[in-house]
Amino acid sequence: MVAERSSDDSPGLPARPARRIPEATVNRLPLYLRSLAELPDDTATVSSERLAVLAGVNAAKVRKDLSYLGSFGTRGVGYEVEHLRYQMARQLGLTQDWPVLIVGVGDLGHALAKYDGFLERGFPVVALVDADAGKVGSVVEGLEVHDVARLGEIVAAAGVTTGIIATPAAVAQEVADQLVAAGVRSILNFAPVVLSVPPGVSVRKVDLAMELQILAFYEQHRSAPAGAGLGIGEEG
Amino acid sequence: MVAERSSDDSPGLPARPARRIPEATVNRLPLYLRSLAELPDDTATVSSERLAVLAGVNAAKVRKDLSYLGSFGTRGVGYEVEHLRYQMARQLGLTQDWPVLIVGVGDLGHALAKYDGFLERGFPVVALVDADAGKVGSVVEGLEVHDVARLGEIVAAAGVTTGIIATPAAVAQEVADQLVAAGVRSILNFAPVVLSVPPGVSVRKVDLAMELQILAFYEQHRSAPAGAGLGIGEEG
DNA sequence: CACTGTGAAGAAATTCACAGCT
DNA sequence: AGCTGTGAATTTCTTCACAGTG
Repeated sequence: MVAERSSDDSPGLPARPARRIPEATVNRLPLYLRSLAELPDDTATVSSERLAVLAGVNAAKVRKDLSYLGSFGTRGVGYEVEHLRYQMARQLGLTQDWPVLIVGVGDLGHALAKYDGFLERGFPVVALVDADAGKVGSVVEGLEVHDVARLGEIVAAAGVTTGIIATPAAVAQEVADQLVAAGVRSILNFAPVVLSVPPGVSVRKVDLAMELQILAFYEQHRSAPAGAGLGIGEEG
Repeated sequence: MVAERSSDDSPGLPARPARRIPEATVNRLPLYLRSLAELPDDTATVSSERLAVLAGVNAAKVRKDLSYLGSFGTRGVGYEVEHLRYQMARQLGLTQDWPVLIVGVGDLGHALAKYDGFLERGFPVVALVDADAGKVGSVVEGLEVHDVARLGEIVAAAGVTTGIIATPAAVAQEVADQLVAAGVRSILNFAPVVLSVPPGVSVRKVDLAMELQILAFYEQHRSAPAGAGLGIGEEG
């Protein structure tokens, strides 16, 4: 993570013996992809140095990271932008859309439902559910809010692959259990609790207050600021 | 994960705070603090093992992390909850409030302004600014929305220490520059761009689509899930 | 006995530095 | 000459394992 350093665990099941991509690298791939989008439209090739500046990281790190995807740079020239974009999108599984379900249509859920960035980057929000009977039946961003009790059937019907939990902390684990039972294997959790899920299910968390607390630490310890010089890299 | 840091070694500060706390540890302190809050009210002491389960990490890591704060556990017993809470809050600078300014009152800014978790954890949102003349003057959550042009005076008047950027990506760097010029040293950035800031200013970022892309990677590579077994740790 | 605190081992991530290709 | 790709060195983080203590 942001910092949060991300996941742990999973020493087993290599299964892709070829080239396992280190977790730290995986966390940065979306950053590189985003950085490519900042290049002028007519840019044909990009050097590791230039990409590094855009991504706010070290050039050697860019080269090492990209080398895990295969060797497709040209020495003396750089990386062909289109090819690089394609390879990264392929690795990240972005050649297809991943339909998203948002659980909890409070203020945050609302904001997330409206966020264009999800669709733009391949994650269409296809369904909303909430436990509040007062919200069920209302329409948000063109989507009807369904009762969370119907979560299972909705996941199946809409082909949901990814669940976003934007509920109060108290019910987040319960919701996670329901998502897992419905077959969802990717969860983005905004509730400030640690979720427990079975092996094979991925969880990433975003805890807003936690981010501020980390900033407060550095604010207080004024001699060793995080991210000095450039924006931080937050582990990607 | 994580934040880059430039060399410090800044002399002049009285008494080196004993041990420098590693960045990975700093990133977990808020997690532990949150975990303590999940204990029953009458809990007097907690073991590293119990805290580890709550935080979703390894017990050795908990002990090592806490040891950087000083040695105040009791062998054979555990850590006194109140003391632990105090020490962590002290290290994180949470014995005081850190007034927050939100820049950009779109859907996300709105949701953030309403989020109770900030105030509860010591980060009162004291001001809102936006560049849209149509929004300036409106009242959100009891706070008037001011023109971003007045950012400097507002930061000074309200004692803002921390800025949250919830603007479109295109203006985020400009906003960051204004925040820095106004004296803000801690920035939480929701815009999907890498911010460049001078040394001494900390930036943390939250990129929602990026999180989904990371999940998509593991979804696609079904054999090496992130955070299998338990929720992932930030971290990062 | 139960649990902390920590050296030491191990693993992962980062960075260096340069050989090798275009 | 310019830039990639990568072994090797370095640093950081994690985990082990156990001595030490209430």
